[in-house]
Amino acid sequence: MNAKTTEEGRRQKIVDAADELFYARGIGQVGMDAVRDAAGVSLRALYNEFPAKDELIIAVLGKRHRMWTEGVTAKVDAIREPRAKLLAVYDYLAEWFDESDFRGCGFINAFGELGAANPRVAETVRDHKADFQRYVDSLVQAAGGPASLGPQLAILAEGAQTTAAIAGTTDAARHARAAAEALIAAAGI
Amino acid sequence: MNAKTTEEGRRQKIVDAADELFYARGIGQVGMDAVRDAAGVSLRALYNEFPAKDELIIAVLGKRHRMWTEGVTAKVDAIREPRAKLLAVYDYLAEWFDESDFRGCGFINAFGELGAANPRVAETVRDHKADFQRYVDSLVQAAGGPASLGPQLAILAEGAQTTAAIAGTTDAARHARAAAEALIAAAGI
DNA sequence: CAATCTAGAGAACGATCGTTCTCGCTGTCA
DNA sequence: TGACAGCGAGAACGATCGTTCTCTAGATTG
Repeated sequence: MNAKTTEEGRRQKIVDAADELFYARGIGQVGMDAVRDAAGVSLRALYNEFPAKDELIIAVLGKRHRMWTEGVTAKVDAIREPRAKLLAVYDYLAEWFDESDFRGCGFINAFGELGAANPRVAETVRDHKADFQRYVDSLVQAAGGPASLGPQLAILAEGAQTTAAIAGTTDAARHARAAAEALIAAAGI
Repeated sequence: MNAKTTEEGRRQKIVDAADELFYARGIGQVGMDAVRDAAGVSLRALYNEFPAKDELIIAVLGKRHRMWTEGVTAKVDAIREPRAKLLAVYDYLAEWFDESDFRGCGFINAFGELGAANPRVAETVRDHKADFQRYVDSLVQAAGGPASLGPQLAILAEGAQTTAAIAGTTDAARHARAAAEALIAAAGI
């Protein structure tokens, strides 16, 4: 393995460790020392990879965005019928909520904590949510649903995430799915 | 005015100032010095009233809970028809989202920032959301709707709040209201 | 082998912040 | 009047944290 892959591997190890810590404790509660320990690198190497904590935060959100997108699209792509694809989103949520370390949407958490103080975080979160909204809109369109259905389904997904995080139950995905079914049926598709 | 009211007035002045700052910037970004300046009291008086920042945080969340509850119930009570009362919740959200300093649900923000590190905050947020859920459930029951409708309507409200906060638009309340109308109609009430 | 470069370990630095302490003033009561 | 309690202003303290620096040992290269 050459120097390039070593560096790439290290970068990813840092992002993975930071993501786990940020998500579990909140970004402000995690010092760079804790990231260093968890990633098993030196502080020097950490700062070589990410010149400031802000850069690391953005990189972590980027990783979360990719994992979310991959997870949702995989679940949706496994379904054939366009109408049923819409519901697959909530099935993905249900699986996610069931994970023992689930603590809500990392983007919503980051926005609540840093959105007001850190414009880059705010923008990254906005981009992530806008991307998801576009994705849902495209699924609605493919299913022949009205444009008004997209925002409604996305709101259900957002609400399920915060409700599941705070209440600590996995029910929210089931309720959101049932509501989505009703909305889809009401839209006549 | 006697000593009692002076103390009460001061306590409220501190909570009001802290609430505004916490909500606008995030709790961790606001030092006790900033609260002191905004409330116009001495640091000594501040710590006399709240022996630790944690106490102040809980008091601020308590005030937010009361304001939210009063705002929602006022809007709902102004409506006669039980079915329409359910929709009044989203009208309240629409007005709230329109306020220039809207920055999402303070409870969701606090939970994302401190929920993992501060059990009292987590519990207070959970209590607030559970209280709202019970309220919606009671409105659904009064309207003769099925029990399953309550969680769905609450999820729409939660989703509207986070969506409005992050996207920065007031549309979310309208979309949530339209979805609620469809769900209510689908429930046959 | 000698000179040089790199990187790890962690000390150090400077800023911030929660909390407490000191000082001096003001009003009170004997 | 004089002792004293209360309180405001803000300095001070100790901890934390983001970031940088020092020291050292091992690798590299000529």
